Amino acid sequence: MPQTGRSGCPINLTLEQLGDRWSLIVIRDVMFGNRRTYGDLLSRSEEGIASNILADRLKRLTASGLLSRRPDPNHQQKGIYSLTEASIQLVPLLAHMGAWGRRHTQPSEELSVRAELLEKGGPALWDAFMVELRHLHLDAPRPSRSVFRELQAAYEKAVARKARD
Amino acid sequence: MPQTGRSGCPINLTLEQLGDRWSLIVIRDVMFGNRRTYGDLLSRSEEGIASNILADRLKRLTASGLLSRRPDPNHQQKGIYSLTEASIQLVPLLAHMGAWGRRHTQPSEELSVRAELLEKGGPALWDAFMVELRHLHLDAPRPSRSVFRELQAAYEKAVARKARD
DNA sequence: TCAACCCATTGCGAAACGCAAGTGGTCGAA
DNA sequence: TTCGACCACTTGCGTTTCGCAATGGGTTGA
Repeated sequence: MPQTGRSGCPINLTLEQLGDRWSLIVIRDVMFGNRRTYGDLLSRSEEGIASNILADRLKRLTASGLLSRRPDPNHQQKGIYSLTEASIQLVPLLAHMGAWGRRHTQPSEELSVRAELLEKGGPALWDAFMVELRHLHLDAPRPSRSVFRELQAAYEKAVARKARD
Repeated sequence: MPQTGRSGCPINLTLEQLGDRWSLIVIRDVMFGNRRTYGDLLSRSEEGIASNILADRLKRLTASGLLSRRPDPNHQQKGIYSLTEASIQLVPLLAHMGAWGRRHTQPSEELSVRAELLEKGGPALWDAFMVELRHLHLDAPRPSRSVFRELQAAYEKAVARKARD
């Protein structure tokens, strides 16, 4: 993430922005978990991100245009983080990462459900999700279909199924 | 890349394997540049990878099943690295990374040509490329179409065009 | 035999990571 | 208005990773 300027290869440049162990985790949580504040991202982090790392990533991601920050009208101190068009366009990338991880690592069942749905839905579902994210983060009109709710429902169902056993 | 074991989320697990600034660069060079030996990867590295980092990544990637190594019959010391089915299945991911980088960073023109072709070709082209990679790396039969050659030709044409100006 | 080649390894300084504690401001109820 | 709880970070410090340059030691081919 430091501007190392190694080469002009687009894959390399993408890695220079996102090639670390936390940036995409933060974006994932904002995107799929709708965590919009520092405290929310910190306390509900599945992976237990450290507070200084989170602060640093929010700063960097905001500086590089992958997140935007506006003040919370109800709380002078809080900031509300939103995805930008650039980070919304990471949806296919994250979907592929989920699909690859599902196939080539040993993920837990509940946390795989979303990835599975995204994989099965393919580009059509990704597009629908991106339209919805533009509503949630960029003031675009609300679409009729809520992919977000579908993903969430599937996840919660999987959690309930697990708890039952 | 250390086995941190943070969570069972497939996106997180993928990041734990590939979430650093060099692993995917190495895989990219083996995949698109057909660099198959340590020396080849080191001396022709666009980004100038350091020898110790390269040695470390080759070791890790081999250990985690993303590369395989067999001895060079013509040289006792050399190893020839090949992609595995797991890393061949990273083609769509790398294609998306290239596409995203092309849109949201400032890549150099010559190095963008391959990414552009991959983006325009879409999943059909990716599949054809993966079939070819299975031939080059996994002893599968040679397909009639060579996506690799198409990409290479487009790149060289772009380099020539740049040199002419 | 010997120089050139090749795959690493080592040493060392710099940067990133990760934990735990602390800071200074804000909020809400008494 | 006061006070405790809360909140968004920051700081300090030890560990790990990164990155460069130099070196080691086996292999090859003339």
